[in-house]
Amino acid sequence: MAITIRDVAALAGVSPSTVSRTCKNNPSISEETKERVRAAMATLGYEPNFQASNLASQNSRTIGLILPVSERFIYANSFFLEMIQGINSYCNVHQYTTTLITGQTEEEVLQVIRSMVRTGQTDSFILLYSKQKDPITDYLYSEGLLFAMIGKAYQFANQTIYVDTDNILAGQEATEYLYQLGHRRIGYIGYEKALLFSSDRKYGYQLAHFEHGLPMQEDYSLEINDSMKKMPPELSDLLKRPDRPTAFVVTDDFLGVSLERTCRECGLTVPEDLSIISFNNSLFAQMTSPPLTSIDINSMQLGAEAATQIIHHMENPNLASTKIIVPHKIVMRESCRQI
Amino acid sequence: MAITIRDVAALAGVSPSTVSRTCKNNPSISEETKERVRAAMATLGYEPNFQASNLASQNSRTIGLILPVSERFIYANSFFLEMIQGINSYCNVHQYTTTLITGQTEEEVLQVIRSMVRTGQTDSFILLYSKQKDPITDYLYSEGLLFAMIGKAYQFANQTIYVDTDNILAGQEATEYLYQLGHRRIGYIGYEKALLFSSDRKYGYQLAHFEHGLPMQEDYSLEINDSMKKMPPELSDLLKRPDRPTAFVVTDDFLGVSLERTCRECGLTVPEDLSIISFNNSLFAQMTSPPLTSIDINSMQLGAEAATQIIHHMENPNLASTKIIVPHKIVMRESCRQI
DNA sequence: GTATCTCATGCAATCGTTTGCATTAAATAT
DNA sequence: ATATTTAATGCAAACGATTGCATGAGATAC
Repeated sequence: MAITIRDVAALAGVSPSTVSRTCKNNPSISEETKERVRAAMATLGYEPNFQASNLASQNSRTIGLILPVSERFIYANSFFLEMIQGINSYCNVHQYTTTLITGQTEEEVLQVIRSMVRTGQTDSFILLYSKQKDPITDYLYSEGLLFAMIGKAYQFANQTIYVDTDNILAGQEATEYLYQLGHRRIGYIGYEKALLFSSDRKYGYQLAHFEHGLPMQEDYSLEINDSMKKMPPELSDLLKRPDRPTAFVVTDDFLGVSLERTCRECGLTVPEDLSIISFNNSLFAQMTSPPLTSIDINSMQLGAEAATQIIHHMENPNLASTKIIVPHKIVMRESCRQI
Repeated sequence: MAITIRDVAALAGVSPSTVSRTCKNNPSISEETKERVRAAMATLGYEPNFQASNLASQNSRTIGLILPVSERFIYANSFFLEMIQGINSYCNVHQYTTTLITGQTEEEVLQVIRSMVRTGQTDSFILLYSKQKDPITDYLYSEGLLFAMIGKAYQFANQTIYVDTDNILAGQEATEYLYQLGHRRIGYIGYEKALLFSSDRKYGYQLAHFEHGLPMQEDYSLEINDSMKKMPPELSDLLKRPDRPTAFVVTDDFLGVSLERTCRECGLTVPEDLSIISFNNSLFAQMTSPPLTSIDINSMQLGAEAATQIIHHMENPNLASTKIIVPHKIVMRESCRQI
């Protein structure tokens, strides 16, 4: 059996309550006794029992990390693991733990969340994605659970804690970058509108056009959905037109790589015939050829901020819901050229 | 406050102990009362408090998942998330939870593990990698902690629960596949020997050569280490030689993509000038061009088996340590050709 | 009809903390 | 010197389960 608070109390010659208060650094314990207790803790190597402590204080120092239910390929974006790294690095220091919530279906995920709440296993969550009309998000809202979202809140923004990239700005900057290189026919490839990071980036792309008085060609912009394994035929058609775009803004590296491949199949070379700028700056961007210019969204920091926020809110209830924007930056590689 | 065992007991007209025993399906409770209790649980929506239950029964139904400390790129392999999916799918059903252990340094990870054990937060682990001379593995062994390893045990194999791919066989089959296509000069690219999956695959590669009486050229095989950002210059040199390999076995898709890129830089095309077969069948393999023939190692199942094993061992102490081999299969794409 | 044995259930202690309240001693006020 | 406040600590009751042991009611044996 591990050593308990009573062992420490006995060694220090105080009562268990004094030990407990010392751990919490309660001001009503004198500095001398605290020192004595700390010494005892140190010699015994005491750490309070997690379960007992949580039971007595009616909380769980555990944050549930909710991953999206989705096709394989969403997962391939390494930023989930990076965000988790960021979250954990903060939690490790502050004595919180994280528990991963995944499932093959939304129903399974909901099931797990419900059970975790009922059993008191977790009392707050970080949603690692944001998506419109998501039953899981709806559930969190409707139950009034405490959670932070990585991504943009699409409803109740004022009552939601969220950490996000300024995707509109990022989309605008990406487009602006191409514009500065002389491109005037610029296309966009993204995901379904429900994925806010993607629609925001597209909105930024449109803003940039508007700002420069550039006409927007509706058919320059494509939407890929979750179930498509590859680029749709419209893209090849578009690339074969004489008035094809000379550059593309693409909502993630994954699509960037896909686009490069499509180009190759259509006999176009990057960046000579087509420039590409994408987002996330994942390994994909570095590895492919030519390596992609990509906007780094700082996944680790996104995670760390989310952890900071949620812990802050757990420890200070009825704090106003904050919104945090993590800066991004463009990482230039070889997929864009001056025209 | 959530509903407790007493509420259920009151409604069913029994004592709390009876409710508890009903949950555990204890045979000494009659079927009729069990039914009555179950009905009460259902109407109240009762689920036992996780912390209280664990405290009383002196366990934690929590498995710590230990991720490798490593350079970004190891993470990019989506199989970590896939393994986690597999682990969770089993845990979800069996009322276990998983907690993620990550850190920027080995010291941080050790710290977290130590603390989790001391505080009784976790009593078993799944190590999501295997590596020689790993301080974390050593710690788990030395403390006699219960853990399962995904990958091959490099010591105490008989006392270790592990789940692995038969990497030797996989390496052999990959090489054999190229041999059958007519290749006779086959190279190998892998990681440092400490990473057993890589050295096993290489061993399989050597076995295949031996079997066919093919000479092994020492300089056909390259070792990439964790910190290299790209392929070493030796590779380009090798590719320019007249007696260069006509095919490569490459230890993961990541390196496969790198190799494709190097080829392009050297003016070689895949598969016309060089065939490539790699491992893991990650998204990389599908996305790159040409898409890579790759050996799928079934990451989800690896995870699920590991979870099964560790839970089985927790519930049946002093069971012998099992070793599980999960089958792999080759997925043919466009990176290999008949010679 | 009493003794013995099952079977099903309840009692109460326990797991290791936390925390409101009581207690004591010392310090200050009168 | 007594009354009152303050500071530091301990007592004991939670928190919500689990589980060894006792108990009581039937069933079986003699």
